[in-house]
Amino acid sequence: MIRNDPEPTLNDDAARAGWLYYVGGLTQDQIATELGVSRQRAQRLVSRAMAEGLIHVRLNHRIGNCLDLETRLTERFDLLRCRVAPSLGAGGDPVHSIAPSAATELERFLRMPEPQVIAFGTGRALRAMAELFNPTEAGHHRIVSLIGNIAPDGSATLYDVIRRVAEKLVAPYYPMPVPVISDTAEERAFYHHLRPVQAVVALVEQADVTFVGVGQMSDDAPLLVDGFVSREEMARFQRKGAAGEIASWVYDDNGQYIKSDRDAMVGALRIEPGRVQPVIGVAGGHGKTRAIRAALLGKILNGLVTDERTAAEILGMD
Amino acid sequence: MIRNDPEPTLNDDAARAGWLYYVGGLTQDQIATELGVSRQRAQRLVSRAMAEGLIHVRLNHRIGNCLDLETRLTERFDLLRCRVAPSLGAGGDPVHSIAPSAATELERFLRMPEPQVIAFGTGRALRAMAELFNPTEAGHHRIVSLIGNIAPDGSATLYDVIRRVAEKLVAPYYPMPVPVISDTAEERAFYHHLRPVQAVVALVEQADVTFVGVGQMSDDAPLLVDGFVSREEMARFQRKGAAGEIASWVYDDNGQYIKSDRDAMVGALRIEPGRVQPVIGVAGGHGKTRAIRAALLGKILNGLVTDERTAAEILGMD
DNA sequence: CCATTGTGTGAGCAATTACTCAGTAAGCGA
DNA sequence: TCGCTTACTGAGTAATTGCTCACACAATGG
Repeated sequence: MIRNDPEPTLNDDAARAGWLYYVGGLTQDQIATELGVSRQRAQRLVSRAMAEGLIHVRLNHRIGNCLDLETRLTERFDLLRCRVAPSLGAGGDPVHSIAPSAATELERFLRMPEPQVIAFGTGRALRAMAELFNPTEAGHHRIVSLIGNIAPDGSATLYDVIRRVAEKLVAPYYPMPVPVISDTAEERAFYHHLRPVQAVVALVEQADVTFVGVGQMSDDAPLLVDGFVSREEMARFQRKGAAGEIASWVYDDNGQYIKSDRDAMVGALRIEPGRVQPVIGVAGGHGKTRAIRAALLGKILNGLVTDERTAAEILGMD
Repeated sequence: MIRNDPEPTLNDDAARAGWLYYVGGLTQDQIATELGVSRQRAQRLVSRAMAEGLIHVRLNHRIGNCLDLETRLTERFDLLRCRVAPSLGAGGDPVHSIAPSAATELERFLRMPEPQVIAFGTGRALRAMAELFNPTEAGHHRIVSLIGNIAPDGSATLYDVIRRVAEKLVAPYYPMPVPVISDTAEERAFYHHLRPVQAVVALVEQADVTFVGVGQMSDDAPLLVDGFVSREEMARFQRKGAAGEIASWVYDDNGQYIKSDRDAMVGALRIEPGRVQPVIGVAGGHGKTRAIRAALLGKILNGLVTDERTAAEILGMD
């Protein structure tokens, strides 16, 4: 993606203003002088830089408490990777605090010189991570999706985590060209016998690292909200003790997958427990603690990026 | 390493406060409440987080790299002004990317309410800048040339950077009415004793800012192409280690001017190293990195407008 | 062609932040 | 224990920032 904007303006100025403000420590008045604009405009540029996500803020200090929680989570659940981000204030959305840490975690893998196959599930936190991470030259990796990219209405743009990541990296990416959820078992079987689909499946199975979101199975479940399960199915799952869901595969409080008629229609690939490569859950928030803990117990996940409060709650459930 | 600090460290609090402030967007009052400290303390924690480098701010934008290069060039060569423009695509002429930034830089000085004396050398990038800059009401400044405006064929229109600038500004301008290069030392001396010439020389010496191009001394040197040095002279310069040329004065890799019989014939004024007023080089391109770097090292220039790629090459030469 | 909508701008003001200062407690050597 | 230094604190205040408003200008549509 080579940009040839003849005019060196727009977000460029915003980025420059933001840089001068946050990195250079100039006052907005000074920036205004520097860029030759009014103070108000400088203010707007700075705030735009923030709003557009041009400015990234990262914490370069492991807060003792978070470090402690990481250690305890790692030991308790035998994790390969664990990141606990400080929570924001009481009303703060945990996604905001988790996403930068998740981005840092992703960058760890992107920096590796050996080509990696990186698989992604879906979810709000994952999406935010995709926006935030800092793209390095990483065209040698391959980006692959766990999730079908054909939404019930036929569109393919609903879950564009991998597209966003691949776009920023200029790396090859492999969406899963199947319906998120098929209408019949035959339809799913048909898709999964297609050669290109099988190629993607093979890639996912050899993925060097997998990033997934974790969904709760309460009445505000993402699966329900997005219309991928009906209210009746949801109730049935809940009666069977559903605790959470990863890539739309539902499991109970011990992290054992729950069998269902729906299994034969699900387009997403199921992550089998006990993988040796990292499978990193990116999720947090009060409603998700049960789902996350169950996935950790069942070894569906062997890595976690979450926030302080959620981490504490997970550990507090023992 | 198990940490047993029951008390959060000072820096822990600072990191947390900084996190809440920059990532969470809380106000310092809210942070104070959150952490249970006074507002003033919250403020101190936030500022400490910055001072200690606990918080990292990065720019997620093309020009982030440029700003970074600007900082590094400024520190490395102790510059007063530095502008690094984003390079255009692979095949792009660096002049196209440099000229707009140079124009912006020029405008900075034109905007000053106090009358400025602005001196110009010559060069392609400078010429492009003259076309691009946005003329403001700036008739109070004076525009003066470093370079003789009498070409070998007697015409006076060859180097019209200053005419173009002055015309757009409706400002008084002072060309240097001497030959670019005289045939004999006597001829040059004659011209330079004329009162009007001395007036221009005096103006140049008090110039508040000087914009110059930078010429390489390889076989495609502008000096050679334009016929201001012969092929033999060029070869002699090259044997003496010529790295570049500014206003047709040739210097070596340390930015020390190289003595030559030609000195007594050169009509242009020589910029002496270590001027306190800004002397801004406007140049870029692979062939010019050596020339630019040498001029920076020798303090002939204390300002630079260049493009991303050239900036990186200059820094990469250390 | 004119009205309308919406995007952007500068001014003014309220909220927020940074700084200075004087007071106080803690550490430390005599 | 006293006196000294050092570091930290809160209060007050100056500086900076963010927000709202009214207006200007350009694009859109009748």
